[in-house]
Amino acid sequence: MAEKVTITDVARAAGVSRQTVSNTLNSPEVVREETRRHVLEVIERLGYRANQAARQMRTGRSRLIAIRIEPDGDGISGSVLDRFLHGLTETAAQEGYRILLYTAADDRSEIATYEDLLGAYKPDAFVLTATHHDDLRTSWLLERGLPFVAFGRPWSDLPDARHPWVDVDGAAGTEAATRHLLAAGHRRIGFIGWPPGSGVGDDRREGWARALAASQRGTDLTTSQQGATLAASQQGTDLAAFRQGPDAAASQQGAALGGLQRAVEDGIAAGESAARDLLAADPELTALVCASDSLALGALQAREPGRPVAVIGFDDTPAAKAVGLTSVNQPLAEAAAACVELLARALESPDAEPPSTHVLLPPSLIIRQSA
Amino acid sequence: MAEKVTITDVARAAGVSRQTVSNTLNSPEVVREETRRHVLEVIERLGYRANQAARQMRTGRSRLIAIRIEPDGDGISGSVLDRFLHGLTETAAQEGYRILLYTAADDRSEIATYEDLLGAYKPDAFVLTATHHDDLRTSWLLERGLPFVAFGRPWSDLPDARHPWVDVDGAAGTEAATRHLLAAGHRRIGFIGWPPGSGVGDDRREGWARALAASQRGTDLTTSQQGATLAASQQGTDLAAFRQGPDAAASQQGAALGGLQRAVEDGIAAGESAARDLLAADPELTALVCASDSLALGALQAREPGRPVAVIGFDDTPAAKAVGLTSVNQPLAEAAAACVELLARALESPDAEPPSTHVLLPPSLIIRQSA
DNA sequence: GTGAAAGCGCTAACAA
DNA sequence: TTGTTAGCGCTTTCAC
Repeated sequence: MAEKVTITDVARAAGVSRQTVSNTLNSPEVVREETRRHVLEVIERLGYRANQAARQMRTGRSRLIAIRIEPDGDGISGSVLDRFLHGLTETAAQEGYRILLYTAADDRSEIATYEDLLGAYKPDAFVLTATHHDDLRTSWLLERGLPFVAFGRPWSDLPDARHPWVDVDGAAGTEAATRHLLAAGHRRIGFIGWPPGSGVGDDRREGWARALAASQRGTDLTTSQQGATLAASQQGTDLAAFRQGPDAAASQQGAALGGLQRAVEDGIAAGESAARDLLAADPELTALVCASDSLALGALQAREPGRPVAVIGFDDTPAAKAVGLTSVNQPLAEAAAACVELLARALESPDAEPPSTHVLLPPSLIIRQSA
Repeated sequence: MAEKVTITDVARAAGVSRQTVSNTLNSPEVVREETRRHVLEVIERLGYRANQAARQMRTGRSRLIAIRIEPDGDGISGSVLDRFLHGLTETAAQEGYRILLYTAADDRSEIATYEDLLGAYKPDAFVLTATHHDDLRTSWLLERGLPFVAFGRPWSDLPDARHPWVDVDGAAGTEAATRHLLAAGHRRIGFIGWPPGSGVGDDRREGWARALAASQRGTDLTTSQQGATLAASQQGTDLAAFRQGPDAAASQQGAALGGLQRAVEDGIAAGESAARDLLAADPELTALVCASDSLALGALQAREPGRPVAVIGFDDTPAAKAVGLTSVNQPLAEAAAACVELLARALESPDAEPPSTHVLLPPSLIIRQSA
């Protein structure tokens, strides 16, 4: 049986009223310094903790943040969400929030879970992962004015896709990877990615295309790493502006490089055959940038004796570390912290809400033997 | 703003009193069939969900299960907890429980977190992972009579280490791995594990030693897989009995095989040098069983051209899949389900509690190219 | 089988 | 600055 110390016990022990105890906790500035210290001391001594359920009934705030935990396809990149989750739990705790988990098979069942959760546990906010085009979840939450932040940009320009988000600049990552290869002397660098239409995949392809286009324009190659490290965190970036600019031109150039790329579903086997295909089609190809470590792992296996091929993956998963694969690392702990910060700010002051707040974090290239 | 439908709304809409609605939900047998159906229909139509905070205030039950999420050392086996967590979330939801996350650096700070959580959110139970010798957490929880289940056996015979647990039979896993190698014709099979003292590591070493001892006694090798598949789930096994029996003798035999094994800290680099060491020391060694995929990944890299060495890892992590490493797979979803079941049973009837309930699950060998 | 009353622990208003 | 009052939504007695 857990000892239960109520606010009444503290009040009695401290010789004050229950309100004074409550005020000491919730509005310290309204209590006399001396009284405050005394009450705090008694609270400490008695090991008192405000009952969250009672507090919630009164305030309507649960101090709970809900997030989905997914079964991660082939498991290779599963650790990404795992690391993000750990960071989220840690940062949230510092802000006085706890993380509540749930599972869902698709957008529709996830929305049903929202309804469930909102009716019962009433989490103060949600964190969305794996955002995609025409995400039903964001519009549902937006319609109801429920606080949430997405880890991942809204891959759509629709007005109802405007919401707070935190993301990692994937294009900057593949651009840095490509520049690194260019700096190492590689001239024909291929790309293995996913079929067009997935925001994340298109973004990563763009970084590769951009670096190649820049190299053709004769850009200084010694600044190889800058693509990643210079992409400083930005707040309030307008989404529309974000999606055009010089990238569009780079993308066009990239299309001209069609012969150098393949688009396949994610997976080791797919990566292997795509790499084999690419290597056979272009005898001068000496390096490959991949949209994921799974694909890169496959590409590694496609290499043949006598023909060295540099390979770079994405996500810096444990598997990459295990086989010495150079990979683009996402700052997951920072991303999680940014999510919590955005939420905490929105929850503390629901009034002055800037409708869209974004944080774009730069990834970093982890160089290992493979490139 | 989340629409809030209270029990009063349902009562009014259904033309009954609030109690009848509450009874329909909590004691259906006490309500007339017809009334019950009508009320249920109104609940459905209005989308009513009992407010968990209010319910908790009355009943003292939060329907929350807390578990720690760890940062996972080198990340290779991080996916193990990840998969377990997913299963836990899913099964718990089916039983009407939600998973609450927290982090902690060590036993002591984890206990501090228990106090925090118990004071505020009052989770109904805890799930412990990574149990070890002299686990402070189990005794702390046991002393206070708090419901919990450990994923991992209590690696101690102390009376205060008696509590419900769910675990995977690691010894059966390494035994099956070793038998598989024996069946494939290998005669000198080494083992790379962790320093003695870690329950999990010792257990895995024992399975290897046991299989080797059995082969020396001339046991039929055609039943290779049975070690794992026959170790059916058992309930109520006494821990003391569990830790002796034929294993003790096998362990003795294993000790005689000292030259065939190495004990190092977990990690790829450590696995590689241990394997190199072992292979140099025994020119006839043709196969290696490892206590983890990290070690096995290292062993794989230690192989030299011209000397094929079969390697088997443990945990069937994504990295193993990526490089084609044969590995022992833990039935994580089943383990999670067993944890939830044990807890649910204990929570439904706190009266008739069997003080120690155990579930030992058999792992399975996933055969790939490496062996 | 159904309805009325009480109270879980807390905090927002108001009164002193 | 401190104390008093009321009530969040629910379930558990206890009458009816």
